[in-house]
Amino acid sequence: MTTPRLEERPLRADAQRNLARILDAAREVFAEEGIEATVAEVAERAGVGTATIFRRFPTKDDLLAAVVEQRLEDIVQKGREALAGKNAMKGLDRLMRWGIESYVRDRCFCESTGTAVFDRPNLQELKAELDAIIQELLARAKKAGDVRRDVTATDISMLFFAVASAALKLEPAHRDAWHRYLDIVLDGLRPAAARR
Amino acid sequence: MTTPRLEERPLRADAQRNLARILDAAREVFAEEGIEATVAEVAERAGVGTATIFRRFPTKDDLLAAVVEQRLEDIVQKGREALAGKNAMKGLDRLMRWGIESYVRDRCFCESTGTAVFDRPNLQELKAELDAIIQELLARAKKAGDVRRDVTATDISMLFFAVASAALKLEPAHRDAWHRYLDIVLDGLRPAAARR
Amino acid sequence: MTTPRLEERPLRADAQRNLARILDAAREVFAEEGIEATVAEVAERAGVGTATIFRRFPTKDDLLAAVVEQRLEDIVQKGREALAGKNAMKGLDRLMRWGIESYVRDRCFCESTGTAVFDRPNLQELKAELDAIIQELLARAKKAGDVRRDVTATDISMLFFAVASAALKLEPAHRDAWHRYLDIVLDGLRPAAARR
Amino acid sequence: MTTPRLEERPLRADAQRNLARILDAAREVFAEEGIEATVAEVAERAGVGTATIFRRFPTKDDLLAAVVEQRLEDIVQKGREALAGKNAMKGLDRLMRWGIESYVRDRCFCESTGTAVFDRPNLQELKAELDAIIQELLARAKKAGDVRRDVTATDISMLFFAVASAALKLEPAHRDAWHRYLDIVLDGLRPAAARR
DNA sequence: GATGAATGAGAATTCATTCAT
DNA sequence: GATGAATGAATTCTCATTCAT
Repeated sequence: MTTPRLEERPLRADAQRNLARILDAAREVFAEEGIEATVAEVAERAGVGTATIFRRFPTKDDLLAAVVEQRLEDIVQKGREALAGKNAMKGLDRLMRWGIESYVRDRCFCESTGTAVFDRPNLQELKAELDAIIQELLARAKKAGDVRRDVTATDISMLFFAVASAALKLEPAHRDAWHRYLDIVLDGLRPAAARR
Repeated sequence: MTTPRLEERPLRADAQRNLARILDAAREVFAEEGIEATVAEVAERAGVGTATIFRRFPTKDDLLAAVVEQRLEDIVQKGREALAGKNAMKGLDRLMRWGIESYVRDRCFCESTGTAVFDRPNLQELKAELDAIIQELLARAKKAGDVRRDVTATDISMLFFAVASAALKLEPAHRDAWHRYLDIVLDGLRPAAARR
Repeated sequence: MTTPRLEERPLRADAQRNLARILDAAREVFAEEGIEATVAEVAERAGVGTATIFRRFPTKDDLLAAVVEQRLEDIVQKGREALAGKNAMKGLDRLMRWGIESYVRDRCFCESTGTAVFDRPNLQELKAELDAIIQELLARAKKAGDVRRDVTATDISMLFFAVASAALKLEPAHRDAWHRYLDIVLDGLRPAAARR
Repeated sequence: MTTPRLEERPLRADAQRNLARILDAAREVFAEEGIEATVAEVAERAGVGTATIFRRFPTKDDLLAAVVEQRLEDIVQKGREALAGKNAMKGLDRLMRWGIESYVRDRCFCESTGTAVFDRPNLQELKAELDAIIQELLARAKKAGDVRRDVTATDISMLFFAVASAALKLEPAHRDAWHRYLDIVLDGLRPAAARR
């Protein structure tokens, strides 16, 4: 006897496929054009009518939120993996790099920060979990003497955001130059004694 | 009957005044509402008709470009002043702080980066001049031993942009927290020997 | 192989049950929300898919007509009962009050009057039967000296409609004030000699 | 030195003409099709683009309100004239007939009652003035012994609405039959002694 | 020259109805 | 037979830009 995993009955196979196509298309379109992209563009890329999208996502913001949520979930997942590792500083480093990477590949992720979309409970929850993860990593890194005592989790978020924003502006030709900037920033967080 | 050189014919006094009012209004409106602000809003604040704006600025982007250009000019001007000073590192520091300040106070300045507006020759020229100024300041700072040898002018621009972006997200609760981030970044640019 | 007469083939038991549930749901939903209610709402309340509704009722108007028809049938039934009574005037009185009551409780009944829905043969037939009943009651009431000679069945319908419309506006603060208005109207139909 | 009559400067001649055309078209279209009529229909009838309508009337409801307001103003005007006359009962009679007349000619007037449109201050004010007028006429009519003491202004409104609604349903062929119904109703309001 | 009126080209969203499973 | 997914055709509203005065 198998119990279905979802509260609601699973979607029909074709609907499931369409939903996936819509989400894929949305991810691509929003990534490329930012949150100003139209639902019609997403629909065209997905090969469905706009009404089909509105059936699953009552408003454009709902669609956008779904895309952003997935991005955030991915990062949180990476965060959990970082927590499982031994070296907190290394974990923080990797988490930030991975996050910036996905930030750079997705315009809407950046543009949606600070909009109403981000106020949704789902996203706030994920954000809270990510904050908690950073807090924990930071505490461990401090204990290991890898990070200055006065650095806060908010600082990390902000510096993450800072480097990510700069990375976004870099010409595609120099897309990876941001690693050096993150180096500088992370280096600046170490206790003076631990500077390389 | 000779055709006057259109570009250079001096504007009538009232037209001159209108142009100034339009630019002032545009600066304010775009600063407050970002590039999504409508031309009608600008016209209302300027106390002129929309058509008057379109007479001077054939498209909305032209108007936006004029505003951004002025912001950039201000920064370039600050850069020239920095060049005139003795301490290059100090000049660089001030220039960046001043720039971030104006960035934070003007939504459209940030939002227009990376859009077609920024590709205009005028802006590219100013950008080039700013780059040259930074280059020079950087060279002097290196000579003075205040900056690592491997730091480039692009690095400065990017780090400027990085901290500015973060600063934008901080508003308005922790207005000035970005100064700490810039401290970290600038500190990271010093040669190891010169670290505080 | 003979083709069964489509109209009369008895429905399968489950189909029969579904049909009843659809009609019940439609009655409730249209009563509460008026003719603007969506088919999807009816489907949800009935616990069936929208396609199931469209199988039985090719268009939304068909569904609406079925609901209105039933309301009208109920009134006609009341009319038949009135015919069976001895006092025609009293029967007319009761019939009108009963009709207004159901009018007030069902937004769609009112809203559909005067639309294409009401032109359907089924409804026209019922309307004709109701007219005939009123005609008969009226004739008897006149004979009994309870109604003026010049009053027509159409007058009754119209006055019914008049009071019902006003009653609809009264809701819900002064629910039952319409009884007074009907009193006035009915009193106005009596011969001068018979006035209270 | 002439003072302009309006707060805002008067519209340009062509705009004035267009505004009039829009209002005329709206009056016609809403009268014929009710409040469900689309702005596009009004625009087409007026010979302008829909955007032109939305420039003057930010929402469809604003347009509708303008139409209804004018209808109501006309009635209030008639009410003022009735107040100026000597015979209050006659004035009330005329006012009601005149109101029903315009009601019958305009579907939207009826349909908008009880919607959000009617909650607008402008309309509420007019409604209040009309109520006051009716109150005054009623008081005078009572004093003259033409109306029963227990009749209220609300009763008048409701009975007005009742007959008007019925009138609306009458076939165009019998469009004037409602006068008889109003006769019945008004007769019902007289003291028994004064019945004709 | 200046003005504000007019508009075409969208944008999000809705819903009766058809179709694939 | 039943279902819910898909959609085309509307509908309200917006805004940069052009035009008549």
